[in-house]
Formats: sequence, structure tokens, C-alpha cells
Amino acid sequence: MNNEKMAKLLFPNIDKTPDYYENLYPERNLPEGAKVTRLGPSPTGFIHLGNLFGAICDERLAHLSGGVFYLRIEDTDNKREVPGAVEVVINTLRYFGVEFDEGALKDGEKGDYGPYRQRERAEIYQTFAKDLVLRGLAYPCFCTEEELTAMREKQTELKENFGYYGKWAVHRNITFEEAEKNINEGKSFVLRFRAPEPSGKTFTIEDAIRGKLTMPQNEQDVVLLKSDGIPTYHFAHVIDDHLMKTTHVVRGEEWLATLPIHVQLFEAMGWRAPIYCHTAQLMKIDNGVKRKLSKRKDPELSLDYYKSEGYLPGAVWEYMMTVLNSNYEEWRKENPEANVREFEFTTKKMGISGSLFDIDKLNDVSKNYLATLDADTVYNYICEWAKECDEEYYKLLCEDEEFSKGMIAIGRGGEKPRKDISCWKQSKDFYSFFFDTLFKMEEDYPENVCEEDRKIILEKYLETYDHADDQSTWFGKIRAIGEELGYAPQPKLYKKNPELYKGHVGDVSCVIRVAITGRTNSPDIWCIQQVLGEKRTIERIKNAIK
RNA sequence: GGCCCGUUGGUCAAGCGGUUAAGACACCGCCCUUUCACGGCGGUAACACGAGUUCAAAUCUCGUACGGGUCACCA
Repeated sequence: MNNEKMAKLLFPNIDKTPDYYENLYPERNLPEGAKVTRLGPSPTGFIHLGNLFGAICDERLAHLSGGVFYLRIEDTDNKREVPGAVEVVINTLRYFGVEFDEGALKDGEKGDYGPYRQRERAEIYQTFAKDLVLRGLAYPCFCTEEELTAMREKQTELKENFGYYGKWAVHRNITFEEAEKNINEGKSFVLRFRAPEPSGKTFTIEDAIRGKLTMPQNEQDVVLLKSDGIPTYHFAHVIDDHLMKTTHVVRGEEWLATLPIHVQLFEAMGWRAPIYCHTAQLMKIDNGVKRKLSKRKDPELSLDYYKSEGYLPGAVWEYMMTVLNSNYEEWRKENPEANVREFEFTTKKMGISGSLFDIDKLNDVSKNYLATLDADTVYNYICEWAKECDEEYYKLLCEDEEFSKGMIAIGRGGEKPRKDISCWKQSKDFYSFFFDTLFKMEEDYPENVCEEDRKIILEKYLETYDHADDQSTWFGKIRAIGEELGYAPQPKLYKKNPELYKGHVGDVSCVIRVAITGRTNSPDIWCIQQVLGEKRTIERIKNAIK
């Protein structure tokens, strides 16, 4: 039979059959309803917020159902591969708290469904491809790049749809003899799928996020295997997700257009397709236009960037969850203490139109998140971050651990913790005044206080300063100084009769604040002084008087 | 250009035929306050447009506009 000869010609070295692999990879033994998901990055060495978005979705789906989440490296395009990229992907995802159960992991592979790097699976794909040839569902195409380009130009000219299909599929009915001749002449070929003739038929499919979808049947004779024998995404996806027993395929909506191909291939193989979850893309605004995140154009959206800014994975997760599931914030309000993993994540609550990445919101979420941590934890985190990203800061933090922790502890804990920082990089700025080498006088004094008064306030403050004073005694003294100069002892009094005073006690203390911290916005001054110590406090005041 | 998907305040979003159209971020105001914050309360602000179905439409249908995606031996 012709098909048999063709299969042998095309795949002389393939001796296994599909059954062999079907037996090698039996059904997974998992509890009812367990979902198997996967992340399939291509090793281009770049991973951004959008990838994390999908990864979290996969991870939650699998782990909330007692299933498996695995990593498969989709390295079928050797042209784009960047050396070491796989490690970057794994490390970055791990930093952001995405852990895989199996797959291509850091120290080799784990799991019974490998290999998990597609390049190493060439023989598997070819075995199934051979079977398709045998069944007359695939054929070799010897078209060169030039020929295909010429074809596309002609199609454009004739205003017909692009592509290799129907009457344009020149090698569709190639005979064994022709194929043999071409191969003997050393011509390379790709393997194409024999799609049904164009008919305008449609089919429907249920997407877990988008609901019922009606799409046209695929009629393109897509490439299954490239001339190097490595599959295209389409073929690899179908083979791998079947053999690895993936139940849910989470991917961006850019795959929607090729879904008909995948559904058709699953049918041709006689397999049940997984449940598709096509997520909306995370977008960004660029010159007033909303567009999908781009690897090349948006380096500031790479996960590495957030790592280097010192955003905590937990905070990024919080933010991601608010974007992923619309009812997350509500849940968080009701369960402020709960671990994010207790939340019942579901594809049903996912939006279908692309959301704009909102850095303000991330910062807010992050602030709230960091405010819940205690001083020791924060200290360790900041050190860990600074060690890698800011050596100067790291040294300062380590110089006197007790001091650093004291500074971090200010305003932390209790019912209403301060929310000053959203990432560790910001913390350097925020805490800078605690370190003499970073201290910067911004000379930003309150409006109500004239220069002369500023000096008097500071001089009197210095005179009466007693480091041992408790907080209320200390503040009482400031009040007294202010009152003497004509400043209201309480903001309320000033507000009632602004004409009676120059300002209020807040203005007076603000002068001291600026002297000590260099700026008008800082945590409680008394606490700061306690951490700074008597000597440095007095020094700062003296310097400010000069 | 063909095909597909989408469109609720500045942003993220609830909403599934009858709502005073939630909530969050940002912004503004007020209150609390022993300063800075935190917090509390309140405010500005939205169903892209046009038809149709219906007693009733943000919600269903069809057009239009706009945005996005995709049409590779990339994923």
C-alpha cells in the first residue's frame, strides 16, 4: 500500500508504534476531579508579569484540586533559544512562589511522563507522525521558503485567504514516487496535516473562561513537523498534553485563533481534547494605546524587574489574584489572615477582556501586605534583597543589626500599622535618614514658621532636650515651646481661630522633624530619636541650627 | 484584507431581563489625632454608538465605531 511505503520512506528509523507510548504513559492515578496543568515556556530567557499571570492560574487549578502542575520546556524553536534561559525561568518562578510538582526542574527531571524538554521527544512525535502518514492524514511537502512566499503574494493579489490549503496545497496528493525522487535528490521537506477540504463548517467548544465558542473548522494543511524533524507548537501541544495527561490547558487568548487546528488534531488522533482556558492578556498602555505586553518593548514588566525592585512574591501574588479573580478582594477583606492558597480560585471568575497592568494598585496591595509583617521578618527580607541588589545599603543594614531592626520596628505591629513602603528599593529611600551617609536635608519647612522662629524652636528644643523623657513628657515640651512663640497647642484651636496664632503644634514639631529626618514626612519623631540615640539626635539638631 | 475576541467611571472591576449600576486603586473634601502616618466618613466620575426584541435591556439580537488578537518550517 502506498501510505505504508510513504511512511517507511519518510521515517525509516522509527520502529515504535503509538501503542508503545500509550502503554508507556498510563492514566495518572489521581483523585476524582484532580486537574493536571502545565506551564510550557519557550526558553527565550525572558519571563514577564503575563507569564506569571498564567502560571498562577495553572498552579492554583492543579493544587486546589489535588492535581499536578508540571513544567515542560517548549524548545522546538532552536533559532530563538537563549542559553541558560531554562534556569532563569525556573529560578524566577521559584522566587515568585510558583512551585512545580514535576517536569524539567533545576536538578534534572522529575516525574513519569518525561522527557519534559520537547527537543528530547523528537522520536515520540515522529512515531505519531508516521502513524498519521500511514492513515493518510499527513504528507510531505517539499515547498521552499521562496515558493511559499510567492504563493502568499499571489494570494494577496487575488484577494484570497493566505495559507496552504485546498487547491493551494500543491503537494497534497504527492505520489510515493515523486516523494522518493525528491528525497533522493536531497530535498528537505516538512510534514503537513491533511485538513478537510474548505467547507465553511463551524464547530463549538466550551472554554472554561469564555464559555461556548463557535469557530470555523480548520482548513489549513498546517505543518506538523519542521524540516529538522522537530514538531511545531501545534503538533507538540497535542501529543504532549495527551501523553502527559494534561486536563486543563491554560494559555493566553492569542491561541484562540489556532484552537481549531488543535481540536482537529485531537480528533484525528482519536483523543479527547483537554479543557481549554484562554485567559485575557495583561495589557499595558503605550502612548495612549492599550496593547498586550511585549517581551521586547517592556523590560520594566519582566519578573526580574520586580525582583530587583524588591517586590515580595506574596505581594505580587496578592495583586495578581485581584486581577485574576474578581471576587478575591472581597474574600481578602473577610479573611485578612488567611493564606492566599486557601482562596477558592476558579476560572469562572476570570475576566475575558484584557486588563491594564496597574502599578498604583500593585503598590497599594503591596503596602498593605508589607504592613502585616513583623520587624524581624522585614529586616531579613530587606537584607536578602539588598545583598543582591544594593551593596551599600546591605552593609549599612548589617553594621548594627539591633539598630536596623529598631528603625524598621517603628510604627509596625499593632492595630493600625504604618504603610510606608511597597517594595524594598523604596525602603532605602524611606529609611535613608537613619544613616548619616545617606541623610539628606531637603530644607522643606512648614509654611507657617518663619526662619527666625525655626531657629528659636530648635535652640529651645536643644536646651530642654532630655533623651530619657517619655513620649508625652517630650511632646509636652514641644507644646510649651510653641505656645511661648504663639503657636496653638492643639491643631483644633488653631483651626477655630487661625487669626490668634502663627500656627499650631504640628508646625513646631515639623521643624524638629525636618531637622532630624531632613523632610516633612516621617514616622513618629520620638521613636526615631530613641533609635538614633541621644548623641546623634543632638548632633542633627545642632547641624540644623547652623 | 480574511477570520476570531472584546468594549461598564482615570484604572481594575461586580452585574446574567426589573439594582438608587456594588466594591477597590487614584484624586478631592471632612473627621479623628500629641506631630507624620494609619484609620473613619463622604464626594467627583461609567454601561462606546444606532436600531430591534420586550411591559421592562448594562444584561438578548443585529449593525456601526473603536480596541485587541491571529493569519510562519515562532511559541
